[in-house]
Amino acid sequence: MKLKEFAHQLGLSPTTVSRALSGYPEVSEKTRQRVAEEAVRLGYRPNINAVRLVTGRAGAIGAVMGRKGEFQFSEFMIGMAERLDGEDIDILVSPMAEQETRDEIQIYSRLVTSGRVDALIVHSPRPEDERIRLLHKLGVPFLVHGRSETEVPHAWLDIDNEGAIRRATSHLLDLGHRRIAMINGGAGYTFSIHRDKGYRDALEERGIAFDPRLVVHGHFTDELGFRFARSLLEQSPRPTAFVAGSMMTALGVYRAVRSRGLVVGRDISVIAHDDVFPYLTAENMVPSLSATRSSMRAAGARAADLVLQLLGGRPADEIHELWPVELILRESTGPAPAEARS
Amino acid sequence: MKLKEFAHQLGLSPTTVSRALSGYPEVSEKTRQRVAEEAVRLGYRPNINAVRLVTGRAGAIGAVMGRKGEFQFSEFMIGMAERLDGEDIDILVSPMAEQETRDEIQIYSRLVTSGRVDALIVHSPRPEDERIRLLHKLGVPFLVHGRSETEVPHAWLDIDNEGAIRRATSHLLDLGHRRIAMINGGAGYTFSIHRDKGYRDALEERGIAFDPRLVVHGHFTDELGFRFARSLLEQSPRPTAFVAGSMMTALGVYRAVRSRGLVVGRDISVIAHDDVFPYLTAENMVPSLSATRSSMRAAGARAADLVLQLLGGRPADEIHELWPVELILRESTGPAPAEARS
DNA sequence: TTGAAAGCGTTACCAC
DNA sequence: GTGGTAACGCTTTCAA
Repeated sequence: MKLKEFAHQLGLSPTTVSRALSGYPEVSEKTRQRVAEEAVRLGYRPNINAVRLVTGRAGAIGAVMGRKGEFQFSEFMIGMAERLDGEDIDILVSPMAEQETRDEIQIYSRLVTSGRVDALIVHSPRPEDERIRLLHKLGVPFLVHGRSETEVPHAWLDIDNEGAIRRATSHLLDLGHRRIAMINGGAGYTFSIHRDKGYRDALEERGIAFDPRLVVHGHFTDELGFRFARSLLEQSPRPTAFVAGSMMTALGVYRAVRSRGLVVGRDISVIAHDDVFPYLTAENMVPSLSATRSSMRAAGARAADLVLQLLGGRPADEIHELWPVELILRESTGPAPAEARS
Repeated sequence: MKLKEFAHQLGLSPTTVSRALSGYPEVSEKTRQRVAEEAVRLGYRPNINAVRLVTGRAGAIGAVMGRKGEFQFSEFMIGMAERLDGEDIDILVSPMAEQETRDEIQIYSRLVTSGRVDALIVHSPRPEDERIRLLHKLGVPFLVHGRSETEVPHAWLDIDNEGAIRRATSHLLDLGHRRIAMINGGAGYTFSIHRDKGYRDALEERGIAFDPRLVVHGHFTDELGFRFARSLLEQSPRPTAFVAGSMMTALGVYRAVRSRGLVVGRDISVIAHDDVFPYLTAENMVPSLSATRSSMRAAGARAADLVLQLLGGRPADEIHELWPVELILRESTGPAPAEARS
């Protein structure tokens, strides 16, 4: 059913009906009421593409999913959905296929210049990020989830990775650990750099020398967690504690520790970063996992909220939000074994 | 840049440019060539919403994400993206927020009647599924990922859950296990029902009585895997083997087994269903996990392919695809302990 | 092979 | 408070 036909059935003009449905103030309350009821009864809904054409709005926020299919992504999206529910704004997901023909920049460029999205969310930025530069140039509103040093003004939302890892590392140092390994995220991402910094600063505060052999970078998978941890545990003297970049990494670390006949929480302490997943919880691991925690879902909800503000005209360089991260101590952390103390 | 302006710069009419870009046969090869080059050079891209309005196509496939944010969902989406890459079709994700105001049916209804999507994918169907009935009634193409007995004709793609679990259970029976517990998915979903059937059939083949206390249903989380397994292990005689519905469930089961001082693969055998995740692999678990395996990503790619066929006019009731499932034996399965054999 | 013009279904600007 | 009407940017007959 089209507007014209629907309006005709009501004995009103398309104009009035359109206004009634869009909640314009000038239409009388009784008319609005009637139009709303009849729309439901007759099943009329505006054609979204006509609306988009005439208003110039795409009615969608774009999110480009990483090539690796990060498991955090869906949590973030659910968060966005919670906030977007009832806003009549869709989430357009452009996952980059693993063997993509187009490169990342092209995907962003196409999304924007063809008018598919009103705004974009940029994940896992780097200090110098071409995507940010591009989106700024294109003049489309966007929010960076994470931080970047790219010189153009941009809105961002990030968690305090540096502070989180600093505290985690400090805590391990408090417990007497001196050789603390860190399995960080992929090299080059700002969040990895921040975590590296948090780690090094904690060491420095105690005057402990930084040993580059103790820090490794890679994707957040159980496989890498396992392999890195195995190999780190072969060092002599071996590390007595691990800082793991993700829950999946922690799973791998737990396995590696066990496979060496060691016990997590006694021989080896572990702290991981937990994005809070409904299907995998730090609390339930055995032993329960000490973690720096920040809800990815909450970040998604807030990100959607901030994008809405951006769309509402709030200046991008006014939106800079840094979230503190909780440190939750559980059973996986304990005093360093006496023989390892310095 | 708009078509009119772009065409003007080329000294051509909008008509010709449009045809050249859309690959119509009547335009001369040299003109097409030139238009294509200039489009890239000047950065012209058709406004997608105008195209959509005039063609009546939405240029998007909808996928409604489950309320729980299932971790399988992103893998499926990446698969879709792989197939859709270069097709100029977007994936529109409507995650249902946890405390949703609208119900599921309304989400589907809105997606379709407002013209946001050309086709939809329905996940986790039930034998009687109102969504399927609705989409059929609305006349929109859709593909069911999973199976349903809903009487309207519909395209579907599913894996052989029943056969997979039958084989898994049979294998455990071959190993001498007699008390085999199954931690299945949520009750009511067709895939859970099929898995239940595969399990019961395997028992029946050997003339072993079905004990309802050994089968439980719930979401695929490590927490439920752990809690169910803990509680099942308290039975006397206790089960000597587990069939776990997902990798996350298996993680919980492993923990529960260990927490009882038992050893997976020796005291307790475990087989899980593995959707193949890049970040969590059955092979790397300790002990490595025997699994029924089917790639969720491949399913997503094929699903996108089938939807494209649907959009191309292939009749829905011609599209019924049932995928076999591999059974991969690793270290988590072994002979039943002698004292437990009957 | 190319071009002019009529829509596609809505919103929003002006009148009334 | 309500109703005409001109866009929105493109595709697609119909003519040339």
